Amino acid sequence: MIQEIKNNYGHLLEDELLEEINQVGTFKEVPEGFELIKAGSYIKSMPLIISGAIKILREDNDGDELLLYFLEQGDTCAMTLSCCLVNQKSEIKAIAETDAKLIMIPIDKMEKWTAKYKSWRNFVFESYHKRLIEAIETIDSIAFLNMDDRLLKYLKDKIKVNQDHTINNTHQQIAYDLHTSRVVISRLLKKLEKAGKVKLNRNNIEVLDI
Amino acid sequence: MIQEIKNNYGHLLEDELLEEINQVGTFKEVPEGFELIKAGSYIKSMPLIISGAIKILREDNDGDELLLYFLEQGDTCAMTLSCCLVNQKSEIKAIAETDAKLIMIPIDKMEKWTAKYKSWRNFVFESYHKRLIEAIETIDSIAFLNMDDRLLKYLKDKIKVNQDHTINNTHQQIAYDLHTSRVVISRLLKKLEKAGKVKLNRNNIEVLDI
DNA sequence: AGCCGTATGTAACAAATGTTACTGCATCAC
DNA sequence: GTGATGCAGTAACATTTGTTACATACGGCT
Repeated sequence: MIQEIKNNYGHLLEDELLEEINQVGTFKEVPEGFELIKAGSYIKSMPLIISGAIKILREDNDGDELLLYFLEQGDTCAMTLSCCLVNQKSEIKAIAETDAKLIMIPIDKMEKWTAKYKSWRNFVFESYHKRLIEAIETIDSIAFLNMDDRLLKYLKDKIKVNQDHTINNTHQQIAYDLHTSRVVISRLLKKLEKAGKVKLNRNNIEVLDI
Repeated sequence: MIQEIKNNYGHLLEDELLEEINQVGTFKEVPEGFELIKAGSYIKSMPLIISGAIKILREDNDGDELLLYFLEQGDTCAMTLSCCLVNQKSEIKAIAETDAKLIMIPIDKMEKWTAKYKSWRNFVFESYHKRLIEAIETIDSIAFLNMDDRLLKYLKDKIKVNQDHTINNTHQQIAYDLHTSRVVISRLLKKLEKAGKVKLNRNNIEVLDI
């Protein structure tokens, strides 16, 4: 495990801390689609992402969903962090977007490490900052963009985190992420296809030029 | 100043830290409408709010605005925190919602205090947590609610932070905060008036029952 | 009172998004 | 092959929100 930690977090965290992570962390490998966090559940450990991507969703009382953002290699989950610290229920849902490798850190280390390691404090603050920015960018999208631009942005993000220009999703799945209906997504995708930006197949979308 | 600090933060922060705040902080009193942070500007100090309320807005490239949330007594600005730490431009705009009293802390204290004081770390983490939750609640509103419910929520928040059931705003100002048009707000307010929930006057709205 | 600037009311229309319903097509199990 | 199932295409329509245009009302000022 130690080598993977070093590769991903070596430039961020000091050696002594990497060693501690190696000792107390648990390596975890999850398949695409695995539900890492259920909305409303309590969280007992926080993930450091080694590879793959995690998508973070907001879920309302009626079970409606909305994609907030993706986490990638080198990221951690700010919501988990803060839930650990204030011991609250999770407000979000986390699903493995791709097969992913994680290291799970028991939450009781959090307070110790923030006191002891400057690099850990910086890492945690930076994580919060990034998530806050991403949340605000999500607000931007919903508030300021029309659905066609939101869809474009979604496709862009998707090919980035999956590192693949083919998106293996049904229109319905995309509709859930953007909190709209399947018909709307089909309509807009068709428009994009006519504009030569994507090619539509069954269960997948090839992004040609965005 | 020391007394006001103690009254507002005494239960949160340890005495030694309160004393430091007293020494390095600058007391600042701003009138309603004062622009504390311009979008795109760099931030040199962080505010602790003693009294009053601050509204935090997102502003896009075209100058369109959207209310993110209000800060109140005992709060601090998480965006300022994180901008200080990563030395980035502000992504937001802050306006005094009411007359307000603040203590401004030079940013170079941040790193020292997070290392030195456990209570400060907790305060900072809690602030981040609250802001992230509020940002996500804003996302909820925009994504899951129709404009009439968003308006209701807005009026509720407004009477809470102002501690006054009369809202002294024009329809146009409300429209800016919710990123819609004046006509839409007038229309919906009229509907609320017919439902007996508000009473409309020139330049102000009495909230009767929400 | 008469005037002016601003705020509000309202109608009519436009655009974006959501909904329902139905079609055809591919795939899979049998 | 047949039937079942799930996905995508599309039309027709409903609803929500945004836009334009104009009328009216209010408050302060002279």
